[in-house]
Amino acid sequence: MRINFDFNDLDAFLAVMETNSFHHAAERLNLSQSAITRRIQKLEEVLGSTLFERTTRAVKPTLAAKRLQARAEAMLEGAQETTLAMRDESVVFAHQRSTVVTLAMIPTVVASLLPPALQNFRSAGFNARIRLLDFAANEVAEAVSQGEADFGVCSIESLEPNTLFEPLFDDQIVAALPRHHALARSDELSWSDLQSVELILPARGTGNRLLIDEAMARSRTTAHWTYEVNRSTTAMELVNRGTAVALLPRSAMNSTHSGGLIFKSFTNPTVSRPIGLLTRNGIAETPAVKALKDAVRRSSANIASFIHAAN
Amino acid sequence: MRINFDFNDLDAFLAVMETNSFHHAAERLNLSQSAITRRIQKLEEVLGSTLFERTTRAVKPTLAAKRLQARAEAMLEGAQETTLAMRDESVVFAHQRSTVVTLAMIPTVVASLLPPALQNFRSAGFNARIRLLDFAANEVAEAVSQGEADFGVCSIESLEPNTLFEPLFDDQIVAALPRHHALARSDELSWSDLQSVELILPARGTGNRLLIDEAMARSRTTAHWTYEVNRSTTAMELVNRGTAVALLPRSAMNSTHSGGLIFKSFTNPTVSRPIGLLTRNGIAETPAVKALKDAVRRSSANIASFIHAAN
DNA sequence: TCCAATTATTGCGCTATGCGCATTAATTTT
DNA sequence: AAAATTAATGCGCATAGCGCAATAATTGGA
Repeated sequence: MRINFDFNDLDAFLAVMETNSFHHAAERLNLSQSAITRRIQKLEEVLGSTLFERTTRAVKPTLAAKRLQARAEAMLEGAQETTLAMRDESVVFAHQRSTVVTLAMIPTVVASLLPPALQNFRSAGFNARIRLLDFAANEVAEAVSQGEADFGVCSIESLEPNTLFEPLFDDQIVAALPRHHALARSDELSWSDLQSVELILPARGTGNRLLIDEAMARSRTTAHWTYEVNRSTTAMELVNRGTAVALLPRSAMNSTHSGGLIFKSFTNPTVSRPIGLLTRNGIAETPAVKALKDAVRRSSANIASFIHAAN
Repeated sequence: MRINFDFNDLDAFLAVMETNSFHHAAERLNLSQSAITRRIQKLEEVLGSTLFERTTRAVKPTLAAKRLQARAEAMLEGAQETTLAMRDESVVFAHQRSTVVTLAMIPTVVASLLPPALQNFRSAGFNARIRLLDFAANEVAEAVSQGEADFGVCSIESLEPNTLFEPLFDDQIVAALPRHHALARSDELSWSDLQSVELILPARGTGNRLLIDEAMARSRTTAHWTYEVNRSTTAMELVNRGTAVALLPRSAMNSTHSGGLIFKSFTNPTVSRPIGLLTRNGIAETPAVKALKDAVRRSSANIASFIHAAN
């Protein structure tokens, strides 16, 4: 649907509303009166409602005008706020990074990767402060690509042309079950086991969701989700309270959030995604950044072996 | 403030966002490709941000573009809704949400609020599916304001003009300590106790961070943060591993994430923020939305009393 | 009742804006 | 290396929006 009025028209409308005069509105906006007339006429035509009952001597808003007023104000305010917000943010890209390392990381791997990596990092003598951008995978990729983060740990959501992905380990999609759930007794699950189960799925549009939808399509299972959530920690909270069964990456299992949950793998198909280091091409690394990266690599070797042992 | 872009420009922007191609956007809008280029150039100039990094072969949205997207969609939707509403006296913008309720909620209150609320909701006979937008507070506010969520549960990060906040309980900033931490033996903490402690703070720009910075300023304490994180669940993971002391809202205490942590209040000053229901003005509610809101209200009464008991 | 003052509307001509076409330049793909 | 694809730019044309001047309408005051 094409919008045939613009913000200037709304401006004129609100000026007339406030002054009850085309003449005074024109003064206010530094326009001629005839320009005001035309803008109002245009709006009236586009919106299909008379906005002002007017004589040469008096201007009265119609009911339609009164109903439009709040909307017009909201639209103009939205546009102004957008303009200001966009301008502010183009200013904000000045960083001071002398003693801070900014690491973007998907939250499911924080618990297992970060503390040991930090231990490594600190015992190597680095005192840098860590700004941790604990984001969803696509946000991690963005943060790295835009130079907001020094490096990232994530799955490949979208590989930006200026970034480099170094795989560290594979992260499998598993089912998180309440302890006493019927399926908790199975060794492994098939996707069709989920047919009659209340499900908690990752939000649409995420890589994990795509994987799950795909696996279900392949096994001719239809996902009957009852809850969609953005965060796997939220999913685990709901599972912990016995609410439903969640599908999420195994790396979530290493978190203290996962206490009390039972994790089960899937077969036919088993689906997983590589988790790795994401760095930006051509960026000189400070010694602290390099050291933290190395520490994450070493830490992830422990995860990888833990995951393989659990398989 | 004069708005120097119009709805056609936003239209073009969104078409490029969706197609990742000026060429395909042009096809979609029945314009020439050069008209698309010019509209995007105009927007970029007006907003002061590069919206697309582009070569002749590839178009990639910048972070700025991603931030603009929701706003652009909202502005266009607002204009379309206005046009339809003015033309159609029967007004109501038809939300077809009969079987899905979208709830935006800060994650710290998910564990305590949501499962009992869902129990209430289900036992009242509602079978609706729940799309849970477990976002940071400002994102919750945005989701509600933009109509993405039916309602929200959050602190007041920014009160949009079209939203209404109903306080449910106060959420106090507390210290989360590893079990064997020296400060774990104190009954209550003062802010100056943090002077020589490794700190995990919420990210800059969040309401919680502001509260903390303010409290420290008042008590003449300087925050020496070692880690900044976006999510309180991440903070608690780090605390659990003995990494440092985190400052976060008490509502995080009710989560299974908090197992093993010691929570301590602060005096002089005690700082807290109201958590409440956020709804959007003038939106007709489905019975399911209304029921879930009521269920959250009842659930929060339990939180509030639990919190007061813990004081 | 009539006249003067006020103000919305309309016609005209000018300027600004936005467009498509054709071309150029850049970037992939083959 | 050549071909294919696609964003950017120059040019000319059409349309939109404006102010000025004039017209028409409506009050208020005498």
